[in-house]
Amino acid sequence: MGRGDGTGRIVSADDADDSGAGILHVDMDAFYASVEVLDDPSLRGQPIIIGAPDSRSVVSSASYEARRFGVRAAMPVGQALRLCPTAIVVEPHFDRYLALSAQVMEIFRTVTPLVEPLSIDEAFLDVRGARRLWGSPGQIARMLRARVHDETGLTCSVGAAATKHVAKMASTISKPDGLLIVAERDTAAFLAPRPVRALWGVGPKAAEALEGRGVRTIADVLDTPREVLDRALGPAMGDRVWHLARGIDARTVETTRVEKSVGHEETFHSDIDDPVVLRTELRRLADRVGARLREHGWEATTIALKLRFADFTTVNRSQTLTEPTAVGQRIGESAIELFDRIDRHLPVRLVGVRAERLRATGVAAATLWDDDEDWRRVEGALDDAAARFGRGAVTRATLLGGSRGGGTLPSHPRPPAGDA
DNA sequence: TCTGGGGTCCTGCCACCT
DNA sequence: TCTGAGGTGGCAGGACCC
Repeated sequence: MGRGDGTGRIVSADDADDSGAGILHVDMDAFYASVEVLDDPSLRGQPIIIGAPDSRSVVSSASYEARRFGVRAAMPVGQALRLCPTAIVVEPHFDRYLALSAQVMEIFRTVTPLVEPLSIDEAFLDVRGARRLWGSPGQIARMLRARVHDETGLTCSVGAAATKHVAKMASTISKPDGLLIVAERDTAAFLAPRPVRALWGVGPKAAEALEGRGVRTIADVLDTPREVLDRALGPAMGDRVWHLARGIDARTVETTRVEKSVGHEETFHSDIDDPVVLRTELRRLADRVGARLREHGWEATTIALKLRFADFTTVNRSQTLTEPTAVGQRIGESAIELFDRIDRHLPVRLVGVRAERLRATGVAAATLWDDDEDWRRVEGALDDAAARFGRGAVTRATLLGGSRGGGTLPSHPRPPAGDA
């Protein structure tokens, strides 16, 4: 299976048994921070915090040098700097991270088409069908780590196992810059001593509920009657934990992902009381949400509003529209209706607008302005849509004002679940 | 210490329909 | 006409993940 190398991580020996370990989880090491070091070598070896130098921002990522001081992602930047006063705060460069992420994912796809990007810096790969071409899972994992390093200059950690859940746990334990292989037959022994918190979906609350019943490790879960798990966690989570603790995880590597909602939210630099300002902000967020819907060729049936007050209490309100929409103005009206119904006892810290229950429009959408060039682009988009979906599918164009800077004409709208 | 932003999923409650 | 059971959908809140 694996052994410690003195750094706290556990990695596999070169001759480790990799039988049945055909699912890989690849996780880039301190991705944002590593990209910044790549682009500015003078940062190498320094404690780095990626985040806005703003009193209300939090840490997006931190170099391992900063983590040694206790700096963690999602920690307020101010707190991080108290823990590590010498840390260098670097503002994030998301476009650059996205570009490198795409490059890494492409490397994965040269090995297997079964790649499931999980986030910008990690992915699952199913390499069970790649043995004849590239070798055993262990050999493939080593090759991938070498290629990612050679072609991007970045390091990654890889977990190899029979299931996604165990592969992910293995990559976490092997970090940084490690490889841990858990052969199928070693799964139970690998899982047993780990804390319940290591199970996917078990966060602080669920861990507390389990530990309150004396369930501290995965081995303890095995000894716990199913009804006790259900009572502690609810039936859905109880079921999941019961299965994961036994190494049972039927999830396959999915190459397509279906978005269920899109939204934007923003925390103000200082709390805002003025309803006029808040409504303006809601309209702005609604326009951004509408633009994203149109970019993908989607409409939303439900609009949700999120408000967080100065005392951090948060309320969510949503309403279902009579007609699905991708129009920023309509989304904004709905958000403002919801906003006006809320009893606002305190200044507002954050507002958010989210579009839910998405469906495909079946037509390439465009943002229109009132000049000829844009009309030509829209006509081109409609012709394009008709060619793809058939003339009958082109029922309408989404005509919108404002939001100059949008206007992209997506070439392949990807429909959300159940629609096409 | 003082908590971002983008999401998914689950649960409980309520209204409505059959 | 009234009542109850069961299914379903809308809504609110919360936990969790990266």
